[in-house]
Amino acid sequence: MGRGKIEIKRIENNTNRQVTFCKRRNGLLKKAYELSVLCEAEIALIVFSTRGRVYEYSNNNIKATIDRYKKATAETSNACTTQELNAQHEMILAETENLQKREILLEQENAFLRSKIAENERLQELSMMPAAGGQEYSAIQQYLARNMLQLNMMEGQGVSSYDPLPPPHHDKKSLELQ
Amino acid sequence: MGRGKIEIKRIENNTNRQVTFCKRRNGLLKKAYELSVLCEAEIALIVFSTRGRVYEYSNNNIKATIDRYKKATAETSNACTTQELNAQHEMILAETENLQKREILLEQENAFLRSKIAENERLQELSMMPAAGGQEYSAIQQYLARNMLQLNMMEGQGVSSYDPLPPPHHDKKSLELQ
DNA sequence: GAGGCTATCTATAACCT
DNA sequence: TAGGTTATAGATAGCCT
Repeated sequence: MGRGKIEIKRIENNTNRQVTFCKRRNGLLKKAYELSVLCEAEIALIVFSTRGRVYEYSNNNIKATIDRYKKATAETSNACTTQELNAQHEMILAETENLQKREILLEQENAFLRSKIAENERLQELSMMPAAGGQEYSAIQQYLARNMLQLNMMEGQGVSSYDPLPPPHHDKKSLELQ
Repeated sequence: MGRGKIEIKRIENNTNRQVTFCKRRNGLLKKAYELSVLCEAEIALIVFSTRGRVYEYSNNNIKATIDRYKKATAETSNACTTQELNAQHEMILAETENLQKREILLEQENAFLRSKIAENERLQELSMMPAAGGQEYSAIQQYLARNMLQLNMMEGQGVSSYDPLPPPHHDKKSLELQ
């Protein structure tokens, strides 16, 4: 609607873009007004220019309309809203998953260590038995040797080393929203 | 812009109003889209019909745009935005802290278990020494006895039991936002 | 840059199916 | 009631000041 048809894509010429923004913004606000009057619609329209100036239209209290909108969308299942907030929430969920995985690994490691200790305790009891000696004692040594071997194998798999997991992202800043 | 000029005032005829609402609403959304593309403007447009249905347009995240608007108008730093999202985000932060605490406890427990095992390994080496016997052997038994005592004490403090920590809230649902 | 002009393009009111 | 058509009102691109 003008002297020539234009493609709907960013206007590269700075001045033209500025002028068109001014004209079309006014047109949009007018249309919003007309719709609200003709059809008794409740409208909230917010426009930011590239330079960050705000323009708005509302036939009602704009914040009240925004609140009404939030209520209305909150009702329609929360999957949608989750999507809208995704960037930050993806990060949080990733962080949480990271922590959860780490917890599971630690627990596994823990359980393994505990089983080692339990086994050792049994050996200790055996070794403290007065009867321990001769063939019995050699059986204990076999047990202990196997014990150590298993432990070393586990360490080789990185389950029981002193730095078994990648460092978690505990950086609180990474969890600050917006 | 039609077969006749119309006055901008509520359309009384119900059907006409409905039809005009549908047409003009689409027109408005299109104009909003075009403005956002042509001029790189950030736009949030919310329209409620008389019957309460919501229509919206945003070239960006609409809630982010609303938040930006609120910041721009209220100028009340970001405490405001955080407040708005608080209930859920508090929960997430609490969950994260919970996981982090749990992780630290698990790591502590782990370190303790590892020290136990290291000590046991030392004992095993001692016990496998051919010289082991007589007074030497009794020293090992003392070591082992002390070992078990310490372990039992730790267990008494709940650090080394088989359920040392409260169950974490792994429920994914509890992390869904809004 | 802001405002005005006008040829031209778009949106849409009234009508039709 | 929804969707398509068309004459016409309205919006605006390119210019000019």
